[in-house]
Amino acid sequence: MSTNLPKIKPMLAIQADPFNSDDYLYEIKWDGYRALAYLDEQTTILSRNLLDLTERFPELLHLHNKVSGKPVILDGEIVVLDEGKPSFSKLQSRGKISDILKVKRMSKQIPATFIAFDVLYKDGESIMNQPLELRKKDLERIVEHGSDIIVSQYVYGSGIQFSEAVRRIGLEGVMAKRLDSPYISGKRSNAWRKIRNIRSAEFVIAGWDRGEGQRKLGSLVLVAYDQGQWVYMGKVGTGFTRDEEINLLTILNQVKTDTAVFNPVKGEFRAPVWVKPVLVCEVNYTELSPDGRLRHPSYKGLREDKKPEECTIKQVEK
DNA sequence: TTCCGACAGTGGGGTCGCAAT
DNA sequence: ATTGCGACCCCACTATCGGAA
Repeated sequence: MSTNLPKIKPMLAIQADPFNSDDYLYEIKWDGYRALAYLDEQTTILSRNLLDLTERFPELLHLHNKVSGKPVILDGEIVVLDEGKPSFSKLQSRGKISDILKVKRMSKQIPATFIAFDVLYKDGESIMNQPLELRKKDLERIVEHGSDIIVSQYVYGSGIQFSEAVRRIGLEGVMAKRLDSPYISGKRSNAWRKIRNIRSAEFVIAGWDRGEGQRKLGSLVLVAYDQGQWVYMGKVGTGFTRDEEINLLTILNQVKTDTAVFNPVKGEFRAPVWVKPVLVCEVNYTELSPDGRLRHPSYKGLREDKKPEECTIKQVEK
């Protein structure tokens, strides 16, 4: 970086259910890379772990021309907007510089946008101790909106209604932030709360995979029914306690079989054990990846009231 | 006392780059 | 040329522990 601005670890949030409070503002939880933008004579963008992301996003190299009161540090999210909605997978497929030079690939890429939601330094001085509400006002004042940078908008008080509206649009969730809170670098507190939009569905267990360390059961292999076939939907390896892990293993042992009910892709599993497609479990997830796998899956329990044939791919949202 | 936050450890879906095969 | 692996990104979650509330 050109100046001696300090590297700041971003403030973090705890999870929460939707709530209404006049002490909080609510804004969209953008699905992208968390990033701090250091803007002076040039633009430097650092990731959550203080790694330099600047080279990966050449279209964001001129953010420093869009702000006043430099040197400035902005907190925000790098997103790729695909038909107005952030697309994490399209952001991920953004290559390194060497790939971007290959014009063919570049032409298919959608430019990234920096969505600013906080300002930590202004005129070269920290304003992190000022209340969020004032920092938001500063942010709106110093940033000139453009195709490469926009300021995240927010509403006061009505978090439940806002979450519901955001859920209907199909966005990831909502952030609730206390109006009087200072910016506490690297810390997680209830001054910032993330309210995620969670999906849930039932899947059939088609097998399990070995774990590491203390874990005998690494993950459950999940399938769904589609037109007479079982379709692989991904694995789930969290959400069960150690006791439940033991319990699951004893049940799985009773339905062991030699062949998988689907065509396993080579290299996808460590040491899979296949089972008959008779066990149904409920799994939370955030969305499906482009390959149709569950993103952020977590196990919620066996569903003995559901039949395997009821676990169709149609009941799996998005 | 209860609860919160930090940490470590395990698991998921991805991409990229490099070294071994 | 293919494969495997680690380092990153996004995470969810369990289990512990010490200190704050």
